[in-house]
Amino acid sequence: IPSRSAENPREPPVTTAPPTLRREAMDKRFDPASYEPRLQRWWHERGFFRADPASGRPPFAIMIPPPNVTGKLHIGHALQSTLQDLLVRWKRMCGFEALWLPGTDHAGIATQLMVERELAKEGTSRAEIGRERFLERTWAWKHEHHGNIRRQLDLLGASADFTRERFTMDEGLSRAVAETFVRLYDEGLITRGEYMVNWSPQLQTAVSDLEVESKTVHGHLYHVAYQVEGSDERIVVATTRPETMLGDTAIAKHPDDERYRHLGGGAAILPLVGRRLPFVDDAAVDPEFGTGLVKVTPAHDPTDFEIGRRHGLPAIEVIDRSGRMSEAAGEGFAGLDRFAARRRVVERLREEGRLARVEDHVHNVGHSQRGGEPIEPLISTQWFCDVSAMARRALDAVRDGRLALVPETYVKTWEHWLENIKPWCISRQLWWGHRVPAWYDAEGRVFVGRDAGEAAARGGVDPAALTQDPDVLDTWFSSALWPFSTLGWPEDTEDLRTFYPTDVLVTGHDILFFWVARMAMFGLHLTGEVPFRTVHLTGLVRDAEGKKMSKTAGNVLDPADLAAEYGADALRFTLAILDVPGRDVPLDPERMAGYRAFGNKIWNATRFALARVGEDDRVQTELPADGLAAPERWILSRLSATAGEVNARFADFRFDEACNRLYHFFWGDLCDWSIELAKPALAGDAPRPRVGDVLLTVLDRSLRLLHPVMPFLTEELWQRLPGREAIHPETIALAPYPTAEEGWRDDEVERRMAALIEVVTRVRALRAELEVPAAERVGLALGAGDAALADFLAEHAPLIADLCRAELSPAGTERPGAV
RNA sequence: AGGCCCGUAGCUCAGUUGGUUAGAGCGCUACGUUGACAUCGUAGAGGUCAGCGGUUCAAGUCCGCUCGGGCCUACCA
Repeated sequence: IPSRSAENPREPPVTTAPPTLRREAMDKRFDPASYEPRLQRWWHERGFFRADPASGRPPFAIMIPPPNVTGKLHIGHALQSTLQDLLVRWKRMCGFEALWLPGTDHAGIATQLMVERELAKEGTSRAEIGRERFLERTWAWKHEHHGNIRRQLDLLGASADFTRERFTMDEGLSRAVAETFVRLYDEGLITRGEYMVNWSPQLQTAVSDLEVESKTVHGHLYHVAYQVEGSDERIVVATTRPETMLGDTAIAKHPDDERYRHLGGGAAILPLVGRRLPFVDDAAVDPEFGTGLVKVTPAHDPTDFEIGRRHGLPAIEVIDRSGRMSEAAGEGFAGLDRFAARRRVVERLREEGRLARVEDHVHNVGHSQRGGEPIEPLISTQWFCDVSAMARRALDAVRDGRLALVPETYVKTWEHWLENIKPWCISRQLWWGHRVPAWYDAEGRVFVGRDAGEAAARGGVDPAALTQDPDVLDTWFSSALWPFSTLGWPEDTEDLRTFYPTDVLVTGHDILFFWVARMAMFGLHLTGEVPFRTVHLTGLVRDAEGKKMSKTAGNVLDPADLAAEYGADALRFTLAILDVPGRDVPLDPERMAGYRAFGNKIWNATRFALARVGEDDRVQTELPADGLAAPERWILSRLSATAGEVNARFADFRFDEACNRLYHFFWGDLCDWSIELAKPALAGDAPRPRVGDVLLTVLDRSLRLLHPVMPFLTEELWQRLPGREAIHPETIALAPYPTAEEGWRDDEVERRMAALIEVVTRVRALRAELEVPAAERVGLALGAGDAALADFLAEHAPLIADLCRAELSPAGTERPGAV
């Protein structure tokens, strides 16, 4: 290394030995892109994140909420992945055998729609190419996109065990699905039956209640006059869906409604059709609404379906699976779209003088979450899962504390939903997914089994004579098994024994019912244990103004772009510090720029330390505070307190508070004060014992404390610390996580140093107030009412003077209590 | 209709069991290139804690009501 003075004679001569080449090699520029990909590759090549069930260390497991295999990670995934990785890295450093299991979901409807869109571009369709070729196309699509999720997790620095990566439709998980279906069928919890379901005419499939979104619609309330049979009396019935009247089979009233008591036993005549509609009494009718009389369409309304069942009414299907009027709707209506039919019916009613009046009416209408169109309630034969008993177990698990929801405000929501749960429609008229493991013979008899052979054997029939159910299972059916199917269930594997039940689930509150509740129910039922002990529910990531991100609003932030611009660590830090329980996350790139600056600060502080510490200074595994000067004892005390606080906050899932604490410790305590206080000592102007060792030791522990949040930067810097091999020979990722050190805690030093800091701050404020030029040295006399404190300040007077650009007044001029 | 959450500095938000002078980041103002960092440093301005009432020695914090905003659940035709 050429000496600076030789190169440039005007530079002051180098007085200390030159730093090692490794220290000198540190680039002045802080550039995350220069090391992030290299470290991620190295970590995984070295297998640091491969979990070993035989290690003997206590296990800690997190299962990733599997993203859509053909999708890409959005900012919400980045938030959840950051928190999961943070927890897993923290626990790993705390000595746990930490497993973060990654994987992807086949996402039935979503993926099928994507492939159908592709086909449409090519001018063909699912129906045209047939089931077999369609599935080939979808698998090809899956393989094409399969690496995307892994690549994006890599960008974030995910310390997931990719040797255990799973896919919901891979062989093992598919076996788990069949196993579950057969078990629940044998227990009578899965049944096939004809019920009213939510039908999506656009997707041509049944969907579950959760896949129906209720939207406010400005519609009309049509009042239709009916003729009472054998009388001159006209009664008026109100409806929002006049087209369904073509399938009416009764008129219902409340049993106690005195106004209509005389109608009991009689009937009305259905306009346009002429059908005889008996009057029925049913408590489901609200006498207060409309006229207190309800037209009953058992085939196209859930309430009417129930009324129909109670009174043995026929169900006439007037709307078909594509949302058009069927033959049963009659001449002039058959073949019309359901909304066109509505207009036609209203027209005809008006012509016939049957339309008493029309009011504007605002009401909620169920829409298909995926298709977007209004749901058509239809009677259909589907597979249902009775989850009522499982729901009670899931309720108990939360009530008795085996399963904790964080934040706990979700407990009420959880209870409300589970207490009112209804059978889950699990079959879907789709092709992409786990095919229902049920087979039928020529007579339509059902045989259920793990495969065709077993189904046939169980029924004692010839497998060749059986046809498999064409439907697939709801995507969430396989997702519900995720925490244990990924570990090998139903096999009794070492992974399952070691890592199940898992510890934490981190996911968005939007899939509390879709996924979390179902995992809890299936997990408890099938394994007898909660699938995870704690659920940390995150909010929705919004833009800087708190608005929802959407493609149409153009405010979508892509985590890959953000990682490229600010570095993955800054992205992670921002997401973690903004994760306040129970609140949405307003993500402001300006703020991320601030945390990139924090990375820069850490980079430069380390660069400074490496350049200034003595050649023999080293990171210490143990460093007794005895014999150290106050500034050194102070920073060690602050470090110890920070370590204690950060561990406690991580344990409480208060990532925001932990990050805040780390930020202020590093920037405030360490950089603004400790390093500034160390400068004269490091320069040799006023030597203090072990200043370099302390600085390196504090940096080591600070980097370790920060590692779960900022893994890349901390690894890159930690590798350069002299003596860090004593902490861990290879990587900071496996180095122990620092905890509070009782021996470093020193309240007295903290109190005195707080006074010293206040003195400096006040002098600086005074200078600013009196507009003393920055370069001008002011006179300073120090003193304090407290004799011990006065001694302390006197002892550190040169340091204080240095920090306020002051010159000490001649000795003997101090006045107690004055500065 | 029921449930949940929110309303604190210009903006986005912290504020644990009620307890000195209510904090952070960004933004703003003034000064500054002092031996790592201008992705920086020093100092500073800025708040009737939505409103009203109550409990208390003490309320941003607990209770009630009002206003405003958001979310979830729900078969009112």
